[in-house]
Amino acid sequence: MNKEKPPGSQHPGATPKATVARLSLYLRHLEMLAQKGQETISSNRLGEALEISDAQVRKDLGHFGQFGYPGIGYRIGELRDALRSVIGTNREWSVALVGVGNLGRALFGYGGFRQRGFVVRALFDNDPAKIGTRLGEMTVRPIDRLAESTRELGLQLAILAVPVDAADEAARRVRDAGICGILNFAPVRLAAPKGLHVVSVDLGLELEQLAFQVNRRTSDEAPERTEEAP
Amino acid sequence: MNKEKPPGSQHPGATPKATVARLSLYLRHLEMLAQKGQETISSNRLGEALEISDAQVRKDLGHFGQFGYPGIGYRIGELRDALRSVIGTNREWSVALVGVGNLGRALFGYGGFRQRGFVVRALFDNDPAKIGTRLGEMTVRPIDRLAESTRELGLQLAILAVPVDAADEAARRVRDAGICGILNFAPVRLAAPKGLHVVSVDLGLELEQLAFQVNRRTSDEAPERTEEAP
DNA sequence: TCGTGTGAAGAATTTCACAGCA
DNA sequence: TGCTGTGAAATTCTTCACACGA
Repeated sequence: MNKEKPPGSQHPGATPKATVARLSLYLRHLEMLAQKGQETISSNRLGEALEISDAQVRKDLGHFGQFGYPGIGYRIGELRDALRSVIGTNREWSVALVGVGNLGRALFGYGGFRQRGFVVRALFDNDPAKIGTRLGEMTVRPIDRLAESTRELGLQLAILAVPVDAADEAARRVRDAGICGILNFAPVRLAAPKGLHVVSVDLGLELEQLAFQVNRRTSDEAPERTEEAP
Repeated sequence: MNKEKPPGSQHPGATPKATVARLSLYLRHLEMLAQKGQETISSNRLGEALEISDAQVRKDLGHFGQFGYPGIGYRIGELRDALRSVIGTNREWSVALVGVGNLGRALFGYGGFRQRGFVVRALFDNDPAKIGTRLGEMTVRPIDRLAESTRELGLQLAILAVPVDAADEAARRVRDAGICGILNFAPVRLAAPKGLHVVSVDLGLELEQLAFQVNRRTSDEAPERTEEAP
């Protein structure tokens, strides 16, 4: 009763999930190299910097075209532009920030979004005490205005920084407003309505993953016997 | 020249990386159920809530013992305690927050850490303008005091919220201070010194992943042909 | 009957290894 | 010679399917 897809390989030609997850890593490193003025890089050295094998790098990039020059490697500017275009950061994205509590305000001030082409164009909250307050150049709007503002401003994505209990309701409103992508910071798996793409970031969960790694020297180097003491 | 491990299966008995990544998801949901007072849950329904197959749930949990009761399912409190113990959140962790800029301050105020047993016990920065300022009950310390404070307070993990250019240097100091786990918010792959466990969170990167998903209805439903023009 | 634990089968992903181009 | 693109092999991860316990 838990079945999703008819068992069978995904349609051939589709990009593996694992590849997609690495795409942004490649792009991030290429942007850095481009800024330093470097012109070309081989799959081997690109992989080295990211702890990915050279073959993996070539295969990943191969899904989107042939960017490499035998004997040379990849031209950095060219590959960067190609990846931007594949990922979608060759244009600007208009983002709604929903929830202006502690975390929301920090995300608003975080430079890393704008730098990659994500521009927060409106702030929303449902707390009357926050509605109408200013944050930088912007005024916090009531969440009931979400749909209206989405049309006005052409909002395309939403950053959800609301308390966990409010998350599902907020996600529904976002979807109803016509936005089809959510970056969710609430520590729940959203009951994502159809047609809504969701990427979740649970900060506490990441810290847990770290704690786990530190607890046991799992996975890492050192095939030293890791028998726990009896 | 890029070889890491002698090809060969990992030592048997090791926990698959993929399983580890799901452990915190299980725990998160169990904590929620426990709070609601529910007593037991089957692998099927636990999986349903997290979009994981029932067999996967059973296999994942099976790596750490036999927690299930045939015909019943899992006792929530019991399984929760077991997972806490496996992950390490059955005890408190003392955390250093390095970098009290915009993001750092928000992370300090974020409740999701403490709730899972991670207590920020000291704040550090290298900006003279910030050193000595107060944040809540705490005073920002110069980063040169990191080692000293680590001994005094028994710091075990560090949250790194410094600018990208400062990240590697800061990571080195954290390692030298005797801390062996970093939650890194700078958008670089840290040149992690040996013995240092790193989990990275790149917020811009997550938003990119979302943009990519929205751009193409990749992976999701709709096996519509996505052939690019030749 | 419901639901776990688990070997075996099946998919997905990664690595190998090598032809071929500059 | 240096390095890409890519089938084939190896490995890792997921699902199937069923014996068995409550």
